[in-house]
Amino acid sequence: MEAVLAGAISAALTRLGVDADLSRIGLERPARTDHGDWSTNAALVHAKGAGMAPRELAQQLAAELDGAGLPHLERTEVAGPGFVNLHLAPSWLHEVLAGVLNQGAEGYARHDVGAGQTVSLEFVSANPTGPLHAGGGRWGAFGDSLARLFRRCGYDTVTEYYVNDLGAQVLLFGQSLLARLTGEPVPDDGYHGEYVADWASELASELRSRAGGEGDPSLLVRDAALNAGLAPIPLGSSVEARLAARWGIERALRDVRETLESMNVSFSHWQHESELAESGAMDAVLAQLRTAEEPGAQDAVERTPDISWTYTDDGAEWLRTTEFGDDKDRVLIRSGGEPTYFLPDIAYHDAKFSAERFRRFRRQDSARGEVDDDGTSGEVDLVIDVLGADHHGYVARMAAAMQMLGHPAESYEAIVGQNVTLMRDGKVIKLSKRTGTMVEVRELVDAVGPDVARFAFLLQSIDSRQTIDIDLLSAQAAENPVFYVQYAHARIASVARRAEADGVAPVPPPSTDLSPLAGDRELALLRALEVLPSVVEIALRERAPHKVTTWVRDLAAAFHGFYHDCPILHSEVSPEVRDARLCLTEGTRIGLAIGLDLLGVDAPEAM
RNA sequence: GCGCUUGUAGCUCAAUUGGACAGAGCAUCUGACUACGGAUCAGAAGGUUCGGGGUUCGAAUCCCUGCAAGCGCGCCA
Repeated sequence: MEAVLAGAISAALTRLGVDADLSRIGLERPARTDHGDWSTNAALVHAKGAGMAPRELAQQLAAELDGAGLPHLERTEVAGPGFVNLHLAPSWLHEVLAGVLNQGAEGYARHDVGAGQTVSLEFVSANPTGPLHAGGGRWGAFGDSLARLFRRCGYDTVTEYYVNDLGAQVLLFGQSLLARLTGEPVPDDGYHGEYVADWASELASELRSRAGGEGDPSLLVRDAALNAGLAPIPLGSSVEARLAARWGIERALRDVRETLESMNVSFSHWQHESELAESGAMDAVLAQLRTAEEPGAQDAVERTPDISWTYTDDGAEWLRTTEFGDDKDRVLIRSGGEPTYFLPDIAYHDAKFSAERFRRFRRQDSARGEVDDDGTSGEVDLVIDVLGADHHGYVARMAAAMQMLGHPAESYEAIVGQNVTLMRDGKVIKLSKRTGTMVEVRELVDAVGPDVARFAFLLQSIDSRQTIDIDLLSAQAAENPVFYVQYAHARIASVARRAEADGVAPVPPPSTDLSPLAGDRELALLRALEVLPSVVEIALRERAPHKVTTWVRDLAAAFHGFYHDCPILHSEVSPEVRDARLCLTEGTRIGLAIGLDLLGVDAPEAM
């Protein structure tokens, strides 16, 4: 419909002798229904160029449209400063509903804008040194829903979690675990949380049972370490600490994975930094960066052939990230010869562009039946990082490095979200490694359930800071908006069961005539249903899954209003009206199912 | 100090990216069907969109400026 109207407007302008500037013409659904079903500002935009008063041009445009014989168009009107409002007959909404029913939850609001394009999405990637905290929950919900939006819009999509298992933090974590195990003091800058002690005793009992019973944990850990062959973990510390670290990483990852899965968040691939290091990817990338003549050198940047993207200063090797707009150049290799965090991360991001690697993960997803594998070629088109605000200073340098390696500027994108705080009973719990006081996502999920938790994370824009009070959320659990939406779905399921029992299950059009759907509540519900495709498109374009949350609440509200005022199966309702309403009900169920699926929230048959 | 993000009803947040009278939920007050599920519906009240300038047919949205908050500004990750 939108395309038909846009074409008609542009044609009408041409007939009026106006140079139509399509990019500036807005065609939108007005907020107020008395402003029509669609509205355009075309006359306002073009009045100056046409040398006419806006309202005068609007009058002529309206007359042209009236005479154009557009389907469903009932009347036009000029309003306000020069808007042209288009009032359509309900039949256009009936057509929309017929489409919804025919396409079903699989097909409705599905786009092909991304067909043939590949997207890699990385999110959460919290250090594997403890349970998942607030940010992890938010980025998990956000990233996973964004991936679902990409898939619904036709993009080939892979999701990744980066496991940073080599750095100094991991070593400290191992040392902290070891200290708890042996009863020595935890290092000052180590991990002091309760969970470290808990996990240490888990490790101890694991070692004991492996040793066949009793034993001094500190001696056992030494034996285990010596037998474990820990060479691949170059941490530069005692073998015991390294063993503890390796065990601890897996323990933490298991915890993180469980928590995320409980929120319906999963990943195509968990990329360990250590595996990347062993593959030699770091060396290859470094060699490439040292040669400025790789195709990565952008035309826009003037360079002489003998200059490298790196240089040495103060004994360290630097990357010229300022060439691509960074504040300062960044160290790749410390003067001591050790790489910084930056270098392996560059190697990782470069690897994410690999089509082979991408396809490998896609095949794994397909094997799990999550997505189809239709094959891809060339580089991955878009690599996205979802980052917390505390990492925003990092994106300029990564964007620079990617361009140096030949990846177009627009193929790397960082989405920066504001931080989240989980609170307990109105008190902010400062996330602190030192004191170990914090609130875990697991605690949130345990307290309110996965749907409430996930919905809460997706309730607002990623740009706004978020505080979630576990106690407040628990106390208000019954009033939570997610139940309002789920209730609508359950109600519909209940109606369907009843209709089935009565032997009046709905038959989709054309067998059923939808024209009885003409009341205010029915039309409002149809209108809400109609906008879903554009909501999906906008939510993806703006990287804003919360728009789906807002929409699904709107749809539920429209349904509850309809349900309240419009009896469906009551005996006094005529069969024609009953059947049409059953169709509307089923269409609404489809819309709710799509929305809730995008949000990763359950759509229950009963509550 | 510089940079990024943000500032909207008492509270938590939306607002089709420049559109028409700024909308929801919670909290407060008042009502509703002997009911296809009341976890619902209707209504009331609540606003100088942080302040001040500017741009234009039109600004919560764009520009300038001031104020306030979060984050960042390491040869840490």
